[in-house]
Amino acid sequence: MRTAEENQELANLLFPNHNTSVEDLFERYPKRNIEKGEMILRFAPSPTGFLHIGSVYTGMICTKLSKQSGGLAILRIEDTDKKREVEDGVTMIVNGLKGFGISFDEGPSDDKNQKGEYGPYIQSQRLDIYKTFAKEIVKKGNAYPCFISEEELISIRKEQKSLGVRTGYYGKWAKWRDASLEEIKKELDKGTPYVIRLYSTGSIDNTFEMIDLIKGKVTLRENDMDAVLLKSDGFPTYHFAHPIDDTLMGITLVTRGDEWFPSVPLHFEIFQKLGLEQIPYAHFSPLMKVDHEGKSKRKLSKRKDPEADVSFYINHGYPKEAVIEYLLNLANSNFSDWRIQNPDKSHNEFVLKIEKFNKAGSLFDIVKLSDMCKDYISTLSAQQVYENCLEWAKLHDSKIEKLLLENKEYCISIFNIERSGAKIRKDIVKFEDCKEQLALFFDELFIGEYEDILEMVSKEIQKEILSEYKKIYSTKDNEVEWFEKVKELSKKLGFSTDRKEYEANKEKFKGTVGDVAMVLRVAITGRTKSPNLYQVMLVLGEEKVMQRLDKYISYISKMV
RNA sequence: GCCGCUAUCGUCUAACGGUUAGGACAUAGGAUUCUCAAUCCUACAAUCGGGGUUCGAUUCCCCGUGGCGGUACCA
Repeated sequence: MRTAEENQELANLLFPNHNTSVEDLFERYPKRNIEKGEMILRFAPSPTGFLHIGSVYTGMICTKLSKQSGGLAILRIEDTDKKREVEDGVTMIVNGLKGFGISFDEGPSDDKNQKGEYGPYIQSQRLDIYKTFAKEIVKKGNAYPCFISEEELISIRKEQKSLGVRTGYYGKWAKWRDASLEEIKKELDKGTPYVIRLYSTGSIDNTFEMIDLIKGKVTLRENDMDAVLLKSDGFPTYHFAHPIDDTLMGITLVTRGDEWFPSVPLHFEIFQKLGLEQIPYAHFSPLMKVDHEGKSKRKLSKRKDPEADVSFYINHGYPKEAVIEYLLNLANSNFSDWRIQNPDKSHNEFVLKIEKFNKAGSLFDIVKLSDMCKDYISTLSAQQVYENCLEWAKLHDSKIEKLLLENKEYCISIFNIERSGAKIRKDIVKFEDCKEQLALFFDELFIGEYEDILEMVSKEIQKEILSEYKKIYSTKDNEVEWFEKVKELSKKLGFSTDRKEYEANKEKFKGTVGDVAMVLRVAITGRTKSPNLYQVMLVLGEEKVMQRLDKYISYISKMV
């Protein structure tokens, strides 16, 4: 056991020439002036060069919750693991989130710039702050240097396993816990690398209660692990940085993933040993997905699932509002009811309730997301579809971009097909899909291959239909008039215009008016599936329609 | 292994201790004066198992089981 004086000496030995005090820090980062109910929340990702959809989820929750309370959202970068560091990681996070409309009041705006009075907001730039607290905690005898090697740690773990006791560095296994000042000095002189560990005084036989805003009241065992606070490179571990940063930044509620929940007892002890006031917690469950191989639930993984990476959504042009709405629905399932009741409001008006979060992990369902995307895009005007599509094409398809820019009005009229009136088309999930639609209308994208319908209508009859149709085709017809003409033509050529009549006497007819329309459709669009044919022709214009009819007639004539 | 959290249709979920356990997505069928999409209708489909407490349990308690997480000088 070291005396108070020895600990004082130890602190000076470990952190010589470090004179900033904890009081200095509190002066530099004064308590924020906030109204009751205002939440100061923080989102704290690591710059791994990969933005997980789960990060968008947590980031969205953090910013939304704080904004609706009138508080602030802070972005903090947790880059204390040098092994995982990636260049431009910060810019990537900021831009990725911005792509979904998520922005912060304080924090880095890219790798170089930051805003806010409580910074720096990048942990690797806060080393001095951690050092101040480390010196203080050593001085108080609540932490100590530990010189144990990796090999020793491994052999301790082995022994613990063979004995059937808990693994870890705690109690009597913590060999440097009560080392004398002399022993410590000896290692220091040798230059042995060391870490600073918590001097835990908890016992797993004792329990305490805490209220998690999502999980409710929970009873936990005290921590008794002498966890690493400062690594041998001087960087803090998450466990040490979290109480310090969140306190100094004036965070009112720590929102974080479920994976941190088992560390709560440790964090409680660190808060206490640091003399800091405990900040409340809200742990929410992670996004999961069904494993393809097994039937088990598992965390959405960045290696196996392309949809885990936000660039998946960006590359395919998923509408960001719909992705946010889907995530919102995962967080608070009453969102969909709200959406039905408030079809015209922005999702920003929806109030997220922390007590409505689900306790268990939910599966990420891309099918449901797609459905929400379709619904969302169906509410946009043709002009808006055009703009979104252009935004997507600018980054991902220069050919389409050029087309859109050079034929703006034409493209808008294409997107306007079946976009008004009672029957609104819902077939676009993501802006990438617009490419498909445009393909029908530009000869340079037109595949020039026709889907085969010979089984439906023979070659000769097709030719007859088309040549007769060319005689009656007029751009002056409205939709009803046009269809009347198609029906007349059908009757004339021996097709039925009444489905029931046809079903009853199939042998009396060559087919139905639907078959006739199908011939026209294939001739004009090349496909058996298309949007409303009348509107397609209207957009295409007389010249192109005639051209395509002729082209198909000659194509089918050449067929053997 | 140990520790913790968790459990309602395939999925996301709703249900003051009293409901024919509701909705949405998906799936299947049907309707719809051109296909596809949409829309409408219908169908299919769930309280993990076992004990308690209670007049009554999806709901509260215990045990088991499954899932998830933690067990790092990663976050």
